[in-house]
Amino acid sequence: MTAAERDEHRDEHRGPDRDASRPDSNVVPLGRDTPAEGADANRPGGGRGRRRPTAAADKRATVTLKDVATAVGVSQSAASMALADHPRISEATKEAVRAASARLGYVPNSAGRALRAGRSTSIAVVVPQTGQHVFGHPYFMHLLVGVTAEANARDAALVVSTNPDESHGVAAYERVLRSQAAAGAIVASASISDPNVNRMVDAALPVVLVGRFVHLPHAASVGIDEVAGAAAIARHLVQDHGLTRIAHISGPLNHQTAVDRYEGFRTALAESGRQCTHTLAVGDFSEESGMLAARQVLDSMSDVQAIFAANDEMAYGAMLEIRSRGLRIPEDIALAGYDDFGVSRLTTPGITTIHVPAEALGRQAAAILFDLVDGTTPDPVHTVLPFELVIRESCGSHTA
Amino acid sequence: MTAAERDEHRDEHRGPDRDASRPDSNVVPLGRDTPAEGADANRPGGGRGRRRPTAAADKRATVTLKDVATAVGVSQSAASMALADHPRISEATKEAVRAASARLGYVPNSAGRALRAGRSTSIAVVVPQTGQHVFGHPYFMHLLVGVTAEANARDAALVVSTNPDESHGVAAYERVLRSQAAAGAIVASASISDPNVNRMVDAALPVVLVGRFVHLPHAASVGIDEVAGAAAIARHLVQDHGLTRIAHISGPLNHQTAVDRYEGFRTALAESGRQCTHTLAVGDFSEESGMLAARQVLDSMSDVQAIFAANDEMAYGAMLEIRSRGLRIPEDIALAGYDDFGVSRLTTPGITTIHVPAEALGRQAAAILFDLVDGTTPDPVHTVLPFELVIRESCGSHTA
DNA sequence: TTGAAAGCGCTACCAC
DNA sequence: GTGGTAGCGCTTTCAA
Repeated sequence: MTAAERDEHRDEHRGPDRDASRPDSNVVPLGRDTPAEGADANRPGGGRGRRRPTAAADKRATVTLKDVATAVGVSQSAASMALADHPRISEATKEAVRAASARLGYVPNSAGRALRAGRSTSIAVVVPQTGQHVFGHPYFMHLLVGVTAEANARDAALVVSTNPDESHGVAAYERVLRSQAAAGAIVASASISDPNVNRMVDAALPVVLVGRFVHLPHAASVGIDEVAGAAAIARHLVQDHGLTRIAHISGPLNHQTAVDRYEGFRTALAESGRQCTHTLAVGDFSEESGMLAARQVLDSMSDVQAIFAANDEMAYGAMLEIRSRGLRIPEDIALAGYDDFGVSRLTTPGITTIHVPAEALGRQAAAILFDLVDGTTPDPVHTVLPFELVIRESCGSHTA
Repeated sequence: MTAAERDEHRDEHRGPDRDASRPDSNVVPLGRDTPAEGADANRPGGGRGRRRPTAAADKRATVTLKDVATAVGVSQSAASMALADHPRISEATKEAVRAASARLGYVPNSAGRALRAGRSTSIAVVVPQTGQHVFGHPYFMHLLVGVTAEANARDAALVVSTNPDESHGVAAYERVLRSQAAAGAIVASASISDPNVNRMVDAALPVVLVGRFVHLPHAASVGIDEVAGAAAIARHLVQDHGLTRIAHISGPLNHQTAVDRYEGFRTALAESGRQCTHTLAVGDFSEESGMLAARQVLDSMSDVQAIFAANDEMAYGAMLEIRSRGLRIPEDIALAGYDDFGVSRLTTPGITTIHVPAEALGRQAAAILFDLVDGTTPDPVHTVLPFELVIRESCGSHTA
C-alpha cells in the first residue's frame, strides 16, 4: 500500500530566505471575511428564537421535541413516546415522527433529559492531581481508550475530570457526581488512601476503582494481580536466568501498586528455593527517580546482578545510569520493568516487563460502572484481569 | 530450585480471584443495553425521594437549592442570588445561605443550570475514528492535558467524544453539540476534509480546529507551521550535515499535516542552494509503514544519505529496517522524525525531530473555544504556535 | 390511541 | 431587599 513515488529535483542557489529554523512564534490572524453579526445572531437560547421551524435546512436553530411534534401535528408527549418506540403509539404516527425528527435534525437536549430522569447519561473518569504527573501518563491514555469504547457502545458521553486543587472545597471529581454531570465515576487514583475516594464510596455514589484499595473492600474495583506480576518478574530473573543478587526500585510506598509489586518481588525471592540477596531503593515512578535509585543501588551493592524497577520509566532511568557507567545490559547487569505502555518496547535493548492491560481494565471498569448505575450489580466485586510477562532482551537470552 | 512453573516466552498469568457471580473474563461483553424497567426501580431521584433533608450528614440525598433556601428560611430565588453574590441580597442573607449551602453539601445540579441557561458549561474534545488509531496516540494525550488545564482554570467540565461509527446517523460529535452536552468543541481531526467538521463549522457551532484546514478558512484553528517545521529539518540535514541525497517518508497525503510536511521538505531543498536529490515513500504514520517505506527507499535509492520521516513512529520503523540491514545511524545514514511525543527521545540513538507543542496547542484551543462560546472573539483566527527543532544523535554530531 | 399537564432544578423577571 | 412565578426540554401520569 505504500506506493513509492520517485521524483528527482535539482535546484540551484537560492539563499535561505526564511528564518524558520528558529522557533518562530506569533499569532497570525488570517482570513477576515466573516459575516460580522454571525457570532451573536445565532444564539439560540433566548425566547424561543427560532426563525424558520418549517425549513428542513435550518440547522442552526435548536430543534426541540415540540417542534417535531408540531411539524407532525401531534402532541409533544406523543412525539416523545413515538421516538421511544412506545407500544401505545401507532406505527403510522411513529413513522411520521421519526421522519420529521430526521428531517428537522432533532437531537434530544441532554440537559432536559437528565433533569427529568434525575441522572445524567454520562459517566466520568476522574484522575487525581493536576495535569502531567498523573493524567499525562500513557496508562490513562490506554485506560481512556477502553472506557471510551464501552461508553460508545452504550451511547453514553464521557466526562474527564481532574482534581485541580487539593483543598478546593469539595473535590472536583466529587462535584462531577453531585452535580449529576455524570451518573457514576471511574476513579484511577494512585494514592493509597485518597480521602475523596473514601467519601465517594461512603456516599454510595456509583464508583468503580481501578487498582486495589485494601481499605475499601466493599467498593467495586478492577485491576490485575500486582503481587503475582512482580513475582513473575522475580521468578524470571532467579529461575530462568539464575540471578540471585537483585535490587528493586520501588515506587512511592504510599501507592498500593508500589507496595504490591515490592511484596510480590520479595515473596517470590523467598519462595524461590534459592539463596537470594536483595536490596531496595525507593523511587517515585519517574524516569529521573529511577536513575537516582539505580545510582544508589550501584554504589551500595557492588555485585548486583539485576535491577527490577517497579515501572518501565524508572527502568529506563536505571538503564541510563547503568549505561553511563559503561556497564552493559544484559551482559553486566539485567534489567526488568513493569507496565509495558511503550517505553520498554522502544529502548535498546528492549526491557522485559509485565504487560498491564490498561485498555481492558478501562473497558471492564466502564462495564461494571454501567451495571452499578443501572442497579444491576448488587454487590461490589473485585475483578482481576490477566497480565502478561513480556520477555525482551534486557535480562539476557532466554536459555535456562 | 524447582523449575516447575517456568515462564514461557510469553506467559499468561491469571489472577487468583475470579469474579464469582458472573462468567466475566478478559473478554469484555459488548453492551447490549436494553432500557429495562429495572433501571427505574431503584432510582433515587424519583419523587423528591430524600429521606432526611434535615440531617447535615446525609450525603446520599440530593440537596437542591430549595433545601438550602428552606433551611435558611428564605425563598429559592433569594438563595440563588445569594450564591451568585448578587448585589441585591443583603450580606447577612448571603452569609446565611452560604453557610447552609456548605453545611448541607449543596452542589448545583448541572442539568438544571444548563437547561435554564440554554447551554452547557462543559466543552468537548472530539476525535475522529474509534479507539486506537487516532485516539490512542500520545498526541491526544498531550492535547488533553492542555485542554484540561484550561478547562479546570475555568471550572468547566470536559467531555471526550469519539466517533464510534462512520455512518451512525449523525456523527457522534455532532450529537455532543446539538444535544448541548457541551457548549463547544475542539476538533482534532486528521482527515483533510472530514464532512462532519464541515457541517459543524457551517452550522456555526462553536468549534476550534486543531491543525490546518485549508478548505475552512473561516473557522478558528490552532496549530504550528508544519511547512516551516519540515523545512527546518531539511535545512538541518542539508546545511548542517551536508547531506544531499535524502528520502522522505510522508504520511497519507489526504492528511494535511502529511502534505504540509512534504511540501516544507521539498521547498527547503529547492531553496537550499545545494544540488539535492530526493525521493518520496508514502506511509500512514504507523511504525510498520515506516519500516516498509524505508525498505522501499533503501532498495531503490542505494546511496541515500538521510531519511526524513513525517513522524517519529515512522522514523522508528525506518530505524528498525536500517538496523536490520546492518547499517549504522548516523554513520551510514542519517534519520530524522517529527512530533517529539516520546518515541524519538527513547530510541538509541535519539532521533532528531521537531517538537510539536501539543499541550500548548490544547490549552490555546480551549482558551479560544471559551472565548468563542462567550462571544468574545468576534472574528475567526488562526493561531500559530512555535515549534522547536530538537537535535539528537540520529543525524550525526552537529558540526555544521 | 392520543392530549394535556405536571414537574425535575435552576435563574430571571416581575411585584412588593 | 426579597418572594412569587414562569419556563428552559423532557418524560410520564392521568384523562379523554
